[in-house]
Amino acid sequence: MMALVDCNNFYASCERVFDPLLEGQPIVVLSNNDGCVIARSQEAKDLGIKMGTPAFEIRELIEQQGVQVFSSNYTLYGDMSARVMETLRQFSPHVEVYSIDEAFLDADGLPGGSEPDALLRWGQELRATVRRHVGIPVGVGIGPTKALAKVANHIAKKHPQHKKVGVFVLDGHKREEILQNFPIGDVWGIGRKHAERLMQQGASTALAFTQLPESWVKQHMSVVGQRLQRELRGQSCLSLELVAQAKQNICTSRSFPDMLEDVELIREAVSTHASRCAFKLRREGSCAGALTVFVHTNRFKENEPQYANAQTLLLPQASADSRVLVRAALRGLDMIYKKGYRYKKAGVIVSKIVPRLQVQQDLFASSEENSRLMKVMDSLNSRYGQEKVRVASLGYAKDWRLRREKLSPCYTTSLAEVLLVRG
DNA sequence: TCTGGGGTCCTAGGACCC
DNA sequence: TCTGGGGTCCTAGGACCC
Repeated sequence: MMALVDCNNFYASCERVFDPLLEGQPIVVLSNNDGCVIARSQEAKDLGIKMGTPAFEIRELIEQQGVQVFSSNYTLYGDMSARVMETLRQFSPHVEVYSIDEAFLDADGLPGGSEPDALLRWGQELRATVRRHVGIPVGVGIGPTKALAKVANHIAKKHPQHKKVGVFVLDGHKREEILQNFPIGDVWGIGRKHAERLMQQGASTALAFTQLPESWVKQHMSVVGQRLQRELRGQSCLSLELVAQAKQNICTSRSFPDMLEDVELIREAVSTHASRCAFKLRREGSCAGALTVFVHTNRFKENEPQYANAQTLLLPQASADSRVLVRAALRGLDMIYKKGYRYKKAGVIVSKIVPRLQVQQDLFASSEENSRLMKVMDSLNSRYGQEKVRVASLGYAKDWRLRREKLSPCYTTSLAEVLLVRG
């Protein structure tokens, strides 16, 4: 058996942990530059606020209903996530961190046994402990496969009868009955396109999907659909991934709060994105063999001239050195930047990623690599703050940096911002 | 006025090899 | 008119996830 633990309304719940007055209030958390709604408390969902809605479209509703608004604070959410995951490790020796707010746990061989009742108690204990230790409410779904654990989790969070308990165990006997009432569009791995297609085929429930001929599923949904079909039938095809794999691509990109024409500012932004990609590579112990830089104008401004382009450069030798990647990114930018457009977004993607210790040396390249310098830089920055020591071209201009007007403090990661309790 | 930022996997088809 | 058989590698594009 496998358990899926999923934090409820994670970002909104993180904000709530540090301000009890927010209990019972509608909360939304906005994307970078305070653009779109990316998280909502239950109360905000009940007001009909949809995921991805631009903030300006619901300005009135926010005022009328007293919705509490936050800029996203990934430093806070990342740290809270780590605390949740740490707590989960007390409940199972095998934990796969699936996303910032979700984890799969091996629920076999638990001390209490694998009977449905025992699993239910285990789930409740887990849920209460996370709540007590970290302050975050979670839902727990338990089933024979990952896909069925996802179904169970959905029921634990949405079903009126099970919501209060917050834990649902989907054991073999109940499988068909539950899948019969489970809409196909809510199934993990079925997106909008496949949901439409399946409805046309008459498969509007998860159960009906499991009953379609495998050949049809293979033809229209590839082996991915086939695996999902088997998972829902109770045959495990997706195992726990206990060790996070090194990434194959790493991307750092941002929209600008306002549109930008000045190439110097865009160069600062691109330098910063490249340098952050380099940092992410070093943190993983990887190097990148190629780098792509891209820019585009604002696609929502239909009456303005539009331009989008990207340039990929192969590096002579795979690298995670900020200076090397920044230089490559600026060279790429020079190749695609066109004067006269107002740019909205720029980004850098690194690819052809290899482990640091497997980098193919270049016989003819003069090695500019100096990993010791990068190590010193990283340790200084971890002590004194992000980018205190940096490549000069990252600059200091404020114009292109994020707009975050409703940012909460970094309660758990910055001594200066620790919550003050008055006696 | 204002519209996010990351990722993965799979397949088909082209270019190439012997 | 007829035109082999077996591979690999790479990329773009689609679909999905959080």
